[in-house]
Amino acid sequence: MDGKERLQVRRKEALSRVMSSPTVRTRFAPSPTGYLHVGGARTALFNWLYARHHGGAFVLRIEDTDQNRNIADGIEAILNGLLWLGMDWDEGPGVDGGEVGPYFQSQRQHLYDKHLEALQQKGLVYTEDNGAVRFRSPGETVIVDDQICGRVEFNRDEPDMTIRRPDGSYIFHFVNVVDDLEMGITHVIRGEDHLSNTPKHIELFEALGAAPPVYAHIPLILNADGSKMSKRDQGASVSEYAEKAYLPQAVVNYLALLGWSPKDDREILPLDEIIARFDFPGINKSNASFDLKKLTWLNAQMLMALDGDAFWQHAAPIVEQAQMDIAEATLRELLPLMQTKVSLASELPHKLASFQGEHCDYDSSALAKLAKDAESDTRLAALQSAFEASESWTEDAISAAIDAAAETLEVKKGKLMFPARVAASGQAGGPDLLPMLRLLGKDRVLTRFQDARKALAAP
RNA sequence: GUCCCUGUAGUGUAGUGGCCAGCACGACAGACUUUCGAUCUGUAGUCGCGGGUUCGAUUCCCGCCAGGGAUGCCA
Repeated sequence: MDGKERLQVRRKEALSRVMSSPTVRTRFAPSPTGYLHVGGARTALFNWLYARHHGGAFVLRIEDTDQNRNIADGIEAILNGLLWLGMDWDEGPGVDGGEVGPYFQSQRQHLYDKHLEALQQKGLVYTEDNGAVRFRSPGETVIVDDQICGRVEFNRDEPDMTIRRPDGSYIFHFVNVVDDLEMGITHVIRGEDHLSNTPKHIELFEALGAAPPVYAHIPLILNADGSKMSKRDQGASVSEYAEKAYLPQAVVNYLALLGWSPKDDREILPLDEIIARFDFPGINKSNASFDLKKLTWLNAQMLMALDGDAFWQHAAPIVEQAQMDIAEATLRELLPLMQTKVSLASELPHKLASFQGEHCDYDSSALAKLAKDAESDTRLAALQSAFEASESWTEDAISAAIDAAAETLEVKKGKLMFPARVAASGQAGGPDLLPMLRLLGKDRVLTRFQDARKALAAP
């Protein structure tokens, strides 16, 4: 089956899903706090995946009712985060149309007023002396039939919840329910921290004369030490991953695997396959710790899987931004050599530093390794004269020169490779030796050999 | 305090009333007569604890413990 056929089969599958569940509507409803949190991104992703899997709609709604918490440009950071990860929304900010807008809570006051009035007429709310409005809880046991947590019973003996403040602004529970109702949200997929709020929401839906949506509460993401991941924590913001040049597809893949499993042993999955396989039964119930090392490994895998062009397009701008003194022609040869040597493209400027300038800095531990071997200077001297004697500077010529030096010294050429690398680049690691030496050029290599021998001679 | 959710190696997960509990990351060790966080091979490490039910439990039930969440005129 070729790509085109597979695409057609997928389209067919998607279509049949649409037919079986024509009305799936999910939403992501962030507050504009100024950045997209990885937990929020994961919640958004699960909603997006569920909608895409079922051929439904993914709605983006901005919960900006609490003016104190909103910071300037907070919305943009969230939208950028979602877009960077590749999540598009069918309705919401920046999208034309949508039958159930506006998509900012700050613009939906009239709807909240309308539903409050309905509750007042039914006598389901009461106003306190100071003007706050409370919802009269029926006080009956509420059953949440959660798609992930199962059937959960709640006894309702808490105080009646406030739904409107004395200043006329509305409380989260109320606006959230009114919006989900008005927007025709069919599936609410959100963090498990909301499970205990759900009976309140169900009561409100019923009071408003509507059937509640299907609920699916997903496990939370914790820090490596098991504590709840919050704003201050390293790696909590999606923008950090963009800045460090993680591939968005790596982040999405990793996030999808946090709490969801395709149930086979595969871990690196293309997005369309994640969409095809994503569903509630694959989601587990226990909280998960965020493992940066595994994400980085995933990124390295995907970096290696990129074809040459894609890798260049990803990596070249990063090197360019570092304003390195490396000719483009050299870079064109160099970058492909580095594709399997880095986990993140953002490591490249540092890794390529030794390709700049006549001289280079010597990594102290690499140098120390050379210094430990009494033969190092002899070997470097032999290499030096072999290189000097070499008329051309092709990889074959360089290889022949190394062979010659090895023969003179009566050692295996392997003994010469590491000293040559350190002397020429100052580093213990890097691209393959022969192309590295070739790209550095004969003169520069010889200069650095002298530098290295001097450094070794120094106490 | 009360209520709710969860508990498979350090981490993410698979799985079953009964073959050596599978995979991946990480760690460690070797190999690749060149480096390497790449690749290959190998090693160590797990069913939270205690009771039951059962011929037999990681799997079912109860208790405990631990972690997380909710109990706001935050979202």
